[in-house]
Amino acid sequence: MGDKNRIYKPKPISGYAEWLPEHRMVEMEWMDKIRNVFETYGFCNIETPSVEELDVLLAKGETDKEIYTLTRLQADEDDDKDARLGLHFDLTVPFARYTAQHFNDLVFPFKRYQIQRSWRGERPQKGRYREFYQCDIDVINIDALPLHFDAEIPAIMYAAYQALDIPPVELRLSNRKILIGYLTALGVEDITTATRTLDKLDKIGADGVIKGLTEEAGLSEDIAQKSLALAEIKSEDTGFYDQVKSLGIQNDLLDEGLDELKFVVENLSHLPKGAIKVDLSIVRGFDYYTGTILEAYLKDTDYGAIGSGGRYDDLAGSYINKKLPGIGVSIGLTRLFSLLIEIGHFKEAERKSPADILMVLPDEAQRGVTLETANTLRARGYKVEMYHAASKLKKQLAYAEKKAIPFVWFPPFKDGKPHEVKDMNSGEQKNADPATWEI
RNA sequence: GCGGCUGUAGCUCAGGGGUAGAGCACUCGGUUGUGAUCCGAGUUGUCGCGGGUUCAAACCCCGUCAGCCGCCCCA
Repeated sequence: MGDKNRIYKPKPISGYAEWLPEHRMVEMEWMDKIRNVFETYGFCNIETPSVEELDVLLAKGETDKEIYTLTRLQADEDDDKDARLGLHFDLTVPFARYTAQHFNDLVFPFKRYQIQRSWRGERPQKGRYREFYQCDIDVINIDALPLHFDAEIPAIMYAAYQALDIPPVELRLSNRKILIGYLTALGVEDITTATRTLDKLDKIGADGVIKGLTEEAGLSEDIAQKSLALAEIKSEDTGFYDQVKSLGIQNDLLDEGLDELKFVVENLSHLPKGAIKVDLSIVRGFDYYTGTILEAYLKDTDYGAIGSGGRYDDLAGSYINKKLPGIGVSIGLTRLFSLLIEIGHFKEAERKSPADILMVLPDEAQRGVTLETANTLRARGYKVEMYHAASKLKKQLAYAEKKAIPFVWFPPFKDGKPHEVKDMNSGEQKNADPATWEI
């Protein structure tokens, strides 16, 4: 690298994606649309630092979470300050810390959204990165958070997906109290392993689950079958309620979860048919969830979740001596976006420039008029790119074509002649006045 | 972090121990003010990177990096 005559051939860094301009343009549009939906519901934005103290990140006892730590290259032996910092792995934990820290200055229920990158040191794969954008929306309240939010937040999430031009999305809902209460009633001891196994139902099938429950979670064949029976319950409405009841297991936590989930489903009935599905096998996501949980999927694909979230009753309680229950979801923007690039979803309307108009430079002598024309159009709100040299028109048009700029503007070739504008899609060209022309 | 598969021109890929190919793309031209079609001409690679074996390596071996798949974990 120090050798001037040698080039250092750039190569991708595993798990760190970057897009071409045409894709980045769409990504930014998406962020705007999602932001707009969030604000429509009155949520405000905050941005927190990329780093948090490791004590904050690890407060919920999540062992390592593949957290990246931050150190100086030339850190002194006794300089352990930076070593205590780590890049955040999600936006919910920083949000909880923020809420606790600024407790006295915030209005509750505190509703906020954050669109930032997160980092996880996992093995990259399709749709899975080490650095990725999340669009996170949460609400936290003091002491108690009304259950209505458990319906509002998923509704907002769904609206955000709907604002994007993407294939149909399905929200899968459950409540952690159901599975935990049920397994407790069955006398299951290693609930973590059992729920982890049940969560894989979609992936490994009923046989795989039974095998995992008996071999790894240590359940008897009978208990394993009963556990599976619950996890297999799915419904598009409140039908799950009676199905669970008919299994004949009595447990207070279970009942609480059932009532909550029923309430949530009822309060989401305004969503389009097929938008939500109760799926009692889902449990995953981070450990801090305590009630409602949900995952978003692209329908008819086998891609992983493109968003998820849930209710957490005592996350912020790790940072302040108060009870601050919250609920929130996160849209996995980078994952969703990269999957759609992969399937060629953006092929059509791609532009490689935000410009609406390419301003032709017919002749060096016309540069003044050309510039003036461009500025007139810009003042009227159009995005105008100037062609940089008085090259052959063939070249200038080919440039517009390559960047998919929809209009090409021809200033007068000679004084007194009219302006002309060409629609590159139709090929139609006509006279135009920069002061009045409309797309 | 563990295991597996893959890596040849900008893209999709063929080749397979003796000094690198196709299609598409790209560049230029087909005269005077016009792209996407057509015609003509042309350019393109340290065969991911580093090392080893060999008279000779893109091809064999080792390592490494990257992508993908599975696990783990999760957006």
